[in-house]
Amino acid sequence: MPSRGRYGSGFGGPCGVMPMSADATERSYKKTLNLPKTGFAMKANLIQNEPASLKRWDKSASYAALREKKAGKPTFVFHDGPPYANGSIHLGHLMNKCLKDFVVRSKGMAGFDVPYVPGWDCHGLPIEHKVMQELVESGKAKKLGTLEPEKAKMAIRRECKKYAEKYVKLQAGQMKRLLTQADYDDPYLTMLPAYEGAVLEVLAGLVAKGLVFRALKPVHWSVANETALAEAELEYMDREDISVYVDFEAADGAAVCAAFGVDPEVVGQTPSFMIWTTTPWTLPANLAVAVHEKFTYVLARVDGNVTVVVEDLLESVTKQAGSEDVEVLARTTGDRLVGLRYKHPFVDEPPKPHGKPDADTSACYQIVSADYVTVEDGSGLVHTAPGHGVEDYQTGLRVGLPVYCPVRGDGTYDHTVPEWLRDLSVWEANEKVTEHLRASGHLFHDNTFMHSYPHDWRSKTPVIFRSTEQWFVGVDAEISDTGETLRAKALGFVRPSREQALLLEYKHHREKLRSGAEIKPEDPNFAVINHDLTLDQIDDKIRELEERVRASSLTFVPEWGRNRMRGMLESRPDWCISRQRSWGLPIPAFIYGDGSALMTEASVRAVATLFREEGSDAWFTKEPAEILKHYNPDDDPAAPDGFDMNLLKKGGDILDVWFESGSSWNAVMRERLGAGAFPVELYLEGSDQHRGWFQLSMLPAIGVMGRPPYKTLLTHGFMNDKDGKKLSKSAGHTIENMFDKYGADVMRWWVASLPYEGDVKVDDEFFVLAGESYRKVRNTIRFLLSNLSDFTAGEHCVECSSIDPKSIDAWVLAEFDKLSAEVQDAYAKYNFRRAHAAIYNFCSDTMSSVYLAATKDRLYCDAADSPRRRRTQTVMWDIADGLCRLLAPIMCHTADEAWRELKQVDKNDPACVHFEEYLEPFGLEIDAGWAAVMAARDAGLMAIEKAKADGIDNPLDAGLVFPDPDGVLAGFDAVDLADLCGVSRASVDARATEVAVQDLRDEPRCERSRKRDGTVKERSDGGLLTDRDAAVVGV
RNA sequence: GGGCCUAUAGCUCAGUUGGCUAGAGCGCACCCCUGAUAAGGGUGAGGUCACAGGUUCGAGUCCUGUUAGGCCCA
Repeated sequence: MPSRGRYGSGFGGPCGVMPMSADATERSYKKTLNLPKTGFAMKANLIQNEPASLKRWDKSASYAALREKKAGKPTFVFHDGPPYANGSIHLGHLMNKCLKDFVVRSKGMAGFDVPYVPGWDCHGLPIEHKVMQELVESGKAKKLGTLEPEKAKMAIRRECKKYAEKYVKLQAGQMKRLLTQADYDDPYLTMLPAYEGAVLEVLAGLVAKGLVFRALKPVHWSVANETALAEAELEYMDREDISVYVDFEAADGAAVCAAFGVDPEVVGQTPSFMIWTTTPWTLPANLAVAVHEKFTYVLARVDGNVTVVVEDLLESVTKQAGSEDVEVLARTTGDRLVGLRYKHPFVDEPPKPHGKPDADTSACYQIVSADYVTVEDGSGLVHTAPGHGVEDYQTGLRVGLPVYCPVRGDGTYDHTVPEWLRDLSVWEANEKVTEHLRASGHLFHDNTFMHSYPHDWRSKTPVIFRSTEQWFVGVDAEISDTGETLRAKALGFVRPSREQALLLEYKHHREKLRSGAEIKPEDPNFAVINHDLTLDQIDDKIRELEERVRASSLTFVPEWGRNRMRGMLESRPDWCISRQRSWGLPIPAFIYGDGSALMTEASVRAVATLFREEGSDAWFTKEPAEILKHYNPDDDPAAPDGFDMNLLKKGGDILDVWFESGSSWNAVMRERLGAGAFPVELYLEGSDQHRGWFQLSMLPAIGVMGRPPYKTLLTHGFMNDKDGKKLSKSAGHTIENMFDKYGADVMRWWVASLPYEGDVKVDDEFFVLAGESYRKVRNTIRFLLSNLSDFTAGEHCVECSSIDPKSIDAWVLAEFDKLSAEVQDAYAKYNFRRAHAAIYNFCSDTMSSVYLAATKDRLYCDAADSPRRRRTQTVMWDIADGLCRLLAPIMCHTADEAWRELKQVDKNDPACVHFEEYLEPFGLEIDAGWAAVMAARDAGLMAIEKAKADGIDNPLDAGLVFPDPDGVLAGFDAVDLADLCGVSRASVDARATEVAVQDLRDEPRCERSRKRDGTVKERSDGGLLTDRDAAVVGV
């Protein structure tokens, strides 16, 4: 009778002491096993190995090589939005670039040729500002000040170009290190000559459609240098100014009393509106007074004068002025005041802006509402001069005021002002206006005070707000050849189409039909859908509708992007495309002596041609006649009569950088890939781009081409910290730090797991977790590879069709087919999270805990060449192959590393998983009983767990008897059933109702396979072995 | 202040025109294995679905409001 010591479960001895003999015996059989072996390391070592992959790809699987390999496949055109060439890439770029790469690579795997050109936004203020700072710090700025303006501009531009180039290089390196696939050898840069030319061609197209015009807008203006300044060129310094409180007499005193609900008799005089300003010189240009609709205003008698002030400031105002007698007569809210009229204290008639004798001035001199009115200081009634303030200007646009700016470039008044101010400088005017108001009795109070005021950084002189001519793209202007406006057309593409609604109905209907649910007449879809249609007909209908939806409307991922875009399009003002800067693409406008401008389609195209040849620097280094060398006014029907090249002066504005990036569909996609690349399939950017690149690409494209440049817009959210709060820039999440810690595949794996359609939380810890789940996937693949070390695909493969539909191998192939379909579908819908989860669960569940656990015994213990083992190896080989391909878009390094290991690719062989495509489905019909088998497995595992209470700790000490009333399980291999539960044997019992656990602890255990399968007995070598193991060992 | 969005287990997330006892992974606890070993397997505990109302036979899901957070504007 064998003792428990020899036959018991491994560690049966007291205090875990193991009989040495047993250990030695087992070790002797170990050599006869087919144990796993692989060169695919458990430790990924991504920090070292990813750069090696990059190097190899650069050599043999470069962007160019990929294009060659994919030549002839259908193309999927996806267009990169240009990040700004400034600083290192950060977490936002990380997500954006990874998502884009998932698209590029998954479409490649799906059999598309995916040309993908990365780009950078190179012009613009942030770079110019940074460069200016550096110039100031290095002392070079002073020297610049002594140069002619155009020479100084060129010097600045040269520095800016160097700066942009530096950061393009830096960022490109970081993006490559993220293992993203793109044409990094030939990216698009908005500062390259060909790009600049192509942008101007878009501008020419808009000019041709009558969408570009000039209009007035207030900007910071340096009187000393007679130039517009940008924020970055301002220096704030203390300055003493006059602050005045002025009473504007109401035009209709009775109306004011009515608004306050008081009897005019009680008031006894015409009330005034008290405004406050620190720039009395802008008072000649006053056209309105703004109040806040929600604030409470009082009608007060102050030392005998009746005036209107916001309630919260009455005390401070009267205290400042030293008023002795203050009496509140009535209160009302701001909205009641809106529309009341007043008399300008020293201008009789609303003035007409310079050169606009027909301007509509009917809205002038009344109370308007504005949100920016505060009770911080002043009187709660804001003096509004649309020609001298941005907010005033916007209010003016809203309520229909003209943009009146009576100040000339040299800071003196023109002749539209009252005679006593004409030709006076605005600085002198401050005092003059104050004295005039004092004399006329309109001045309630004045005092001088110090405040921080913007100065021209170069001349150190105070700047003023002055409206100047700016260039606009008219959103509400009619497109000349269709008569529609840009806004209307854009909205047409954004609004959901009727087909879209119908499509949804059909899809729901199809689901109902498929699920066999009853369709009731009260169902909202009942009325819409023809119920005689078969499923096939409905599929056809859905395909047809999808086609129509795609043609008529944009696709938004996620769908809420549509609303967001619509809201922004509905509310956006005309697009001001001019900037008064150096670092950018000049607006190719020429100004005549009378202030009018030349910018026709032909003249713009001519400059575009020149820029293509020489770059936009030519604008600053050449004379107008040279710049227009490709222009022939005789061929230009839009050229003005009596055109004379010699009268032209170059305009000084550059284009808004958004116009440049917004023209990339022309400058990159059409330019490089031809007409077929318009519109492209997809733009993919952060949600801030609904107002930015998405919209500002759409408007020019609609203007020129009649439709948006993309078919689908994919939006992702922003990165927040782990509490959902905005990431602070100082948090140190630089990409460099992260590359030292995690490796790109781990970061990519993490990005793939994100619900990117909303904002995303990020924390160091999440990358650690992603690393752990990465390892799970890696180890699963490693286990597959390690059991294939003695398997040569061509030699040992088993025919797929020979696999028994009841075998566990058939089951797992079918599971893989399901996974593959799921992952491909998820990729196609840009749902990378679903792909991620499906792959992970397949590795962890289907593979690791079910299939691999179950097949371990046959892999290790069967004869190396046994059909059963070779069959399992065949399946494992195929799954490893397929899994690498599914994983390749996300873990592009690891997938390639594993795939090359699987194929035993030579070091110098260019073979690369990224050249490949997804596997075709295996298409095995598996037995319908598998559902019952897996249910039995669950029940079996549960039963084993319960049996632990009886001391059966090791499942191999147990056998299982499954109830099988329908005889379903009986047809399956009992060894498969046992292995699926990790027990020594399994059987079925048609009469049983629940799983029974057999205690096998008293039966002998195989010293080789550790099973107690009932065939174990002492063999010729003295070892206890099962029949199978004895045969393999040959005893 | 306006537009759009988000809120489900300790953590990260699923939850499909409203319908079984709200699911998964990680983590945690207990156990097995020691022939995937800086691995592998089993079982289990964990939720007032942000809050307050409403519609409905029925709400995580639809409506209104509140709170907290994000993006874009003002």
